[in-house]
Amino acid sequence: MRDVAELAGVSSQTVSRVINGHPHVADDTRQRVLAAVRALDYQRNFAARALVTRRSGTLGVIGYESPLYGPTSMLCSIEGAARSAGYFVSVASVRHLDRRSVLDAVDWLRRQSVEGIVAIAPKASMAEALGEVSDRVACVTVGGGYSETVPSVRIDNVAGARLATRHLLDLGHPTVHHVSGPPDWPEAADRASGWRDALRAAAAPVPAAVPGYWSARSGYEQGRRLVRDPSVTAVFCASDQLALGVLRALHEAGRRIPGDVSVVGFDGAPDGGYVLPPLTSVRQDFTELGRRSLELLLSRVGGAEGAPASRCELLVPELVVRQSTAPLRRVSLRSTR
Amino acid sequence: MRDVAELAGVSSQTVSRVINGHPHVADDTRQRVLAAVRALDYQRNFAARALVTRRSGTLGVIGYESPLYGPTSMLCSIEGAARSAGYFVSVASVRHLDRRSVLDAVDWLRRQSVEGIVAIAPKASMAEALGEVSDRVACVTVGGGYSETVPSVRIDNVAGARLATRHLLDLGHPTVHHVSGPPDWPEAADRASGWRDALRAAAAPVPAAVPGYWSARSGYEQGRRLVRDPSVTAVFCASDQLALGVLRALHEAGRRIPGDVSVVGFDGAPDGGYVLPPLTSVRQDFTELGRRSLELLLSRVGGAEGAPASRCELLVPELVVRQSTAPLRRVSLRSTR
DNA sequence: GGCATTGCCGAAAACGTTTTCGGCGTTCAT
DNA sequence: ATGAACGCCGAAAACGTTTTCGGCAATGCC
Repeated sequence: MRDVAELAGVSSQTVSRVINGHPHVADDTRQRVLAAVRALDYQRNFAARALVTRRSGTLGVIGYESPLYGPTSMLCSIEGAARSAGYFVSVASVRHLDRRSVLDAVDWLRRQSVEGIVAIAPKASMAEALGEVSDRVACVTVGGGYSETVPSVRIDNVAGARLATRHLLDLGHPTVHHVSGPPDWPEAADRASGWRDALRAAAAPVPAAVPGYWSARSGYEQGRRLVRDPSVTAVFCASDQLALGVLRALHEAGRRIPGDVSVVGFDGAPDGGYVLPPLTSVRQDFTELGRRSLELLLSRVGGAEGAPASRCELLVPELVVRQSTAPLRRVSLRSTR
Repeated sequence: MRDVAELAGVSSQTVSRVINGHPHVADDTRQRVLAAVRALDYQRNFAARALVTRRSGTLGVIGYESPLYGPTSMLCSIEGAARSAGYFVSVASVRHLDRRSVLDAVDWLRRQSVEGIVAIAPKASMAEALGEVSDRVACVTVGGGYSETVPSVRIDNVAGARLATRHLLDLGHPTVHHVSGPPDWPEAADRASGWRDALRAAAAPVPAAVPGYWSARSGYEQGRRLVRDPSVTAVFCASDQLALGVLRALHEAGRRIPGDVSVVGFDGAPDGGYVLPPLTSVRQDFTELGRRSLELLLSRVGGAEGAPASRCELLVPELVVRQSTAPLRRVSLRSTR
């Protein structure tokens, strides 16, 4: 900076002023400084600036090590939103989804003096861990676990599950089976309860939910249990991946989709449109989720202390109907086969 | 830090010494300092440290906005490796895959004074852009585009494509068709040339490659063109996604897989095992790629100036055979249907 | 017992910005 | 003509570390 000042024939504070766009600097000196900056390819020192302004201009994102569609999309949109707000983003991914890992990640990010953290933290225990440190650093969670103590933005999973279940009931299915996600994931629990709600509201029988993990493999395993019951004609899966596995199990058992049984997934990943058959699914707008979470975080870190202690945003998901669901074939037809 | 020093009854430089694990500090004073640190929840100031050491301890990674399996896995493993080497990682994702965007991202990261950059930069133009700035900041590219001027680590796409093609030829198929990726992606070009090589080596006819983009949608479109030709019995797709689309097109045209036509993909995403039918694919170890790229970057930023100006690591991919490929059915059999 | 060596620690000078303060000229109202 | 107000700019003090230097005791060696 001193070099720039020297070259432009001004003092270093004047350079600082033009860099930061302060007013009260004559136009020709500004031009001279700018020219010198370009000539020397000057970049202001990040550390020195952070030191004196006491702001790092950096936000942290906690993700987890699994190349899933949702988290990844959110990470990207968070980063995009952060950059256009002038913030850097630093990531810390956790390998295990537990309290300890979250605390470690928070600690790691704090060492870098991030000004706030958005956590893609799917399990309840993770959100709670975040609550423990939320007095030391601003946090929000996005698209997964949530707790009273930390603001979150996510989709309305209950509503989404209702949408899916209602869709199947409307197609004439007497009831809907559910391959759920792991129960300690709030998303999974909410989806299961939305499904249950919808069945009860329609006075349909409520079969036991088949507990799965999220993966296609697990869907396949649970699907093989489902096919033993010839009465199932409609299955709502807690994720697209699960649905993929279920689809395969059904197929191997000779069930036609959607002829014999209808399947709907959850997430609305774009590839869902190209599996066989294209999957009806509840789509969540991950990009919007990311954007919103960053907005929420900034509103808290922005110094607006008057902001409410804890806020929570719910986005409504949308059902995209594709070929994996169809009206129930009449029983008489099926038995003539 | 002064508070800690005061509480422990020592000077601040002694605190600095124990924090940084320097020798020559008495054991009981070390304990006192450590206790004080804990009592005050002291965290050393990142900016001040960076300022004086002239090292940010931060690495940048350039990714792109697409929730693909490969890039995401690499990002995770890069972060993990960086963290265990004591580096923070800051991300900048580019929306468009061109020179300009890369330069912008580099500039953005440089503003944060990253010590090095690993770029997940699939197109050739991006790698070249990186070459332009590689005198100002250490760069490596990983898993995609590459250029002479910047070190890279990637899999041997040519070998992978040969593997896939050979596999199909060995199954008795007279030739193998290819749905390629976009030609300005070096990965796609390499896979196409590996495929061509293998065909020539086997003296098999070389059909025209069908140019696609990477997506399932594009695979579907190209698949619909392929099905017009009844003579195709084996298709090598440049990605799993493409294969998904091709699978669907074949299925809709009434072709049985692998009975009538065998299909192999590229990438080896875990879900490939659960589509219908489970996809034979060339698997690349993205985790290893990420790890290696970070290692390479560190060897260059580590100050070992004696390191060669440009290095390039090639990992060998591996074929995982699943149910989407089978020996060619004899023509006589097929015509009796 | 003197002298060099070594272990432990504190004083002070960086590191490269931003910010506060004040000085100098010019303009404007009185 | 005079004082206030204002626009422009430089001097200097932070910001919180690390690092270099040096001081003081204790120890080892002759």
